[in-house]
Amino acid sequence: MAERYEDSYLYRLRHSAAHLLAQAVTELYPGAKLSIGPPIENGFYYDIEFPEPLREEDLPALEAKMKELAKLDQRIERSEVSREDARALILDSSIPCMGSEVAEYKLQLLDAVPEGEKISFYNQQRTDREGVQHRFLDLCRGPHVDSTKEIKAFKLMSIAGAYWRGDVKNKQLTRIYGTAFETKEELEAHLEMIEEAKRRDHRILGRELGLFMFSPRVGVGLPLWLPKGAQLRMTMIDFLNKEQMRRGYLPVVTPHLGNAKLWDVSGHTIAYKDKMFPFMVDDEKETFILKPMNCPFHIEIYRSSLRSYRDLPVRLAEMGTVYRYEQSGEVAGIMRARGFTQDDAHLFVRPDQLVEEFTLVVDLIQAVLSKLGLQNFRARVGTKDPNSDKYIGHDENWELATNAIFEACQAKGLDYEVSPGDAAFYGPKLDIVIKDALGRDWQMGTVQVDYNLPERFELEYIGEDSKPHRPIMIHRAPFGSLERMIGLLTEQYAGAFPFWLSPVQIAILPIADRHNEKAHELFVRLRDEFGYRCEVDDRRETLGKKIRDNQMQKVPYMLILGDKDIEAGTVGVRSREEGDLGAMSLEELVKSTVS
RNA sequence: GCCUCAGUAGCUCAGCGGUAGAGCACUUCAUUGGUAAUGAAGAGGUCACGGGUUCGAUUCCCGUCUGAGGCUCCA
Repeated sequence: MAERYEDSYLYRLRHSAAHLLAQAVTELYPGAKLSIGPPIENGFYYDIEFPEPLREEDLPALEAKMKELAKLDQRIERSEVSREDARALILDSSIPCMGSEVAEYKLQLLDAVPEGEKISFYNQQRTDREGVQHRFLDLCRGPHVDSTKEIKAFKLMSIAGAYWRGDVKNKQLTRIYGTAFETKEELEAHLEMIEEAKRRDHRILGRELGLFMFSPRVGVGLPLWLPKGAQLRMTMIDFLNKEQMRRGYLPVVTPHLGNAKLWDVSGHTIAYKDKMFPFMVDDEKETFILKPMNCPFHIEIYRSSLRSYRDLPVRLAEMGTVYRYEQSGEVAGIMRARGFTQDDAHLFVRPDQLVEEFTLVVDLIQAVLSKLGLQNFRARVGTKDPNSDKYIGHDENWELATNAIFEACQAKGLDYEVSPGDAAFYGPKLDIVIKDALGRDWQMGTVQVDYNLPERFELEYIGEDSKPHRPIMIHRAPFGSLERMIGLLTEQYAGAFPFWLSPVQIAILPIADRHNEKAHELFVRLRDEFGYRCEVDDRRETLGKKIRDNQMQKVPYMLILGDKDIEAGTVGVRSREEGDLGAMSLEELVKSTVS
C-alpha cells in the first residue's frame, strides 16, 4: 500500500519550507503577524498579516532570503511545553517573531488546541558568519525535516487574499503560496507540468477551436456558443437523451422566467436570494424572476394532473438553462458562468422506490462518465452541517434521505467520501468531483434527495389505499452542467475529442481547384449516407497548409483528394493520431477506419 | 464581494514621457500544389474607459470596467 502523503518526507519538507518562508518574512517585515502555514497538495502556504500590503514583486527578495536562511543549516527541533509556557513563549518579545504585537493569531490558535492535547513548538536557529543571530520559533504540531539545509528545491508561486479561519467576517490575510520538492529536477518537472496545463486551458482551446466566446458587450459570465461548440453541445445532449429515454425519462420544456411567488413557496427567494438576478416587476405588480433552478416548473407539471401510485416514478427531464448571479470574483470562464444549462431532471418517487430510483441514477451517471472517458472522479456525499441553520426540513427526513444515498452507492459499488456541510439547503446530495488540468476540483454530476419541496408544494399521489400520499423528489444532473462538462472535457482531451464528440469528424482536402467539385460530392455522400459531420477545406492553399490547419483544429480524419484518387476511386486518409494511412476506398474507410 | 496581478491590431506579444511595431489571421496578386506553414504587396489600433500630473501621456498617478490566480460561495 502506498504511503499517505501526510506521512511522507515530502509533506514534512513542505511544512518546513512554510516555516522557512515565515522566518524570512519575520526578518524582512518586522511586525508581520503569522497565522498558519500548512503543506497542501502541491506545495505549501503561509497566511500572514503584513503591516504594509505585500506585492508580487516582493517575492523574489523573500525567496532569496529563504535560500540564505536554508543554507545556514539550522537544526529544526521540537519541544513540548505546557499551555502556560506556550503562552509565555508566544508573548516573549525577546524571541524574534514573538511578542504581544504579533501574537494575535498564534494566541487564538493556542486557545483552539483541545484540552489534553500536546502543545509543541518547533525551533530553528543559527548564528551566521557575520555573527548575526537568526531564529524562528513557531507553535506547530509538526512534524518537520531535521535541518533547513534539506530545503533546496522550492519556489514562491503567488500571493492571494485569504480570510482568517476561512470566514468572510474576519480580516483578510495575505497568503503566500509556494511549492517545494526533494530535488531541483522534480521542481522543474512540476513547473513544466503547470505550463503544459496552461496550454490546454479550456478558455484558450475554446477560442482556438471555435467552441465559445465571451463578449463584454453581452455581459459577465454569459457565454456565446459558436457553431462548433454548439455542435458539441448537441452531440452531448443527443447522447444523454437516448440514455434517458431508455430509462423512462419524459422530456419537458419550461420557460426561462416565471412568477416569483413560485419561488417563495420553494424557499429560493429567501435561501437563494443573493444568487438570483434582480427581480422584474411588471405593470400589474407581479414579480418575475430569471430561474436559478428548474425544480418549481417541473413541480407544476407534476401537479397538473392527479397522480396514482401506479404512475410513479415520474421522471421529467429538461436541458434547463438557469441564471445565477455569481459574485464577480467567482465567475470562471465556462466552468462557472452566470447563465448555464443543466442536464436536469426531477424524479417523483414513492418512499418504497427511493433507493431503487437513486440506484438507477447512480447507474446512469456511471454510464455517462464511462462514455465520456472520465475515469478519475471522486464521489462525495454532502450531508447536513449540524451547526448551520441554512437548511430546511425535518431531521428524520434528512436522515432517511442520507441513508438512501449511502445504500444506493453501496449497491453500485461506488466508493464515496462524506462531506458534512456540502448538502443543498433542501436535502443531502451525491456529487461527482473531477479535477481539471491544473488539479483544481470541480463539482460535476449531482443527485439530490428532497423531502422538502414536495411538502412545500403539497405534492400528492393517490396510494393503493385510495388516500393521498406524499412523493419524494430526486433532483439529478449527470453532467452537472453542459458548460462545465464541455470545459472539463476540452482540457481532458486537450481539444482532441473522441470521434463521436468531435464537432467536425472528417475534413475533406481537395489538392487543387479542379478537385473541389468531387470533394463536395464526397462531402454530401458522407453526410447524407453515413451521417458524418464533415467539412470541405477548399481554400486556395497548399495541401501542407490545409493539413497543418486541420491538425491544429484536432479534426480526427482528413481525406485528401487529388488526381490520383479521383482516377482510382479512392481517397488519401490521414488520421489525427496516426498520420498518413494511405489511399483507400470509401467503403474501406467507413468499415474499418472511421470510429 | 475581498486580496494580488494584468489590459497595446481579430489572436500571441514587443515598446514605454515626444501621438505606435512584429508574427499569425485578414484582403489583393502570382503560384494549382500529394501528407504539419508557397511568395509578394496591402489593409487593420481614440495603446480598455474616465479624470489628474506635464509644454506634451499609450507610457507616471487616481478611479471605473474587464480578465487571471486565490479566499468566501457554487453546477
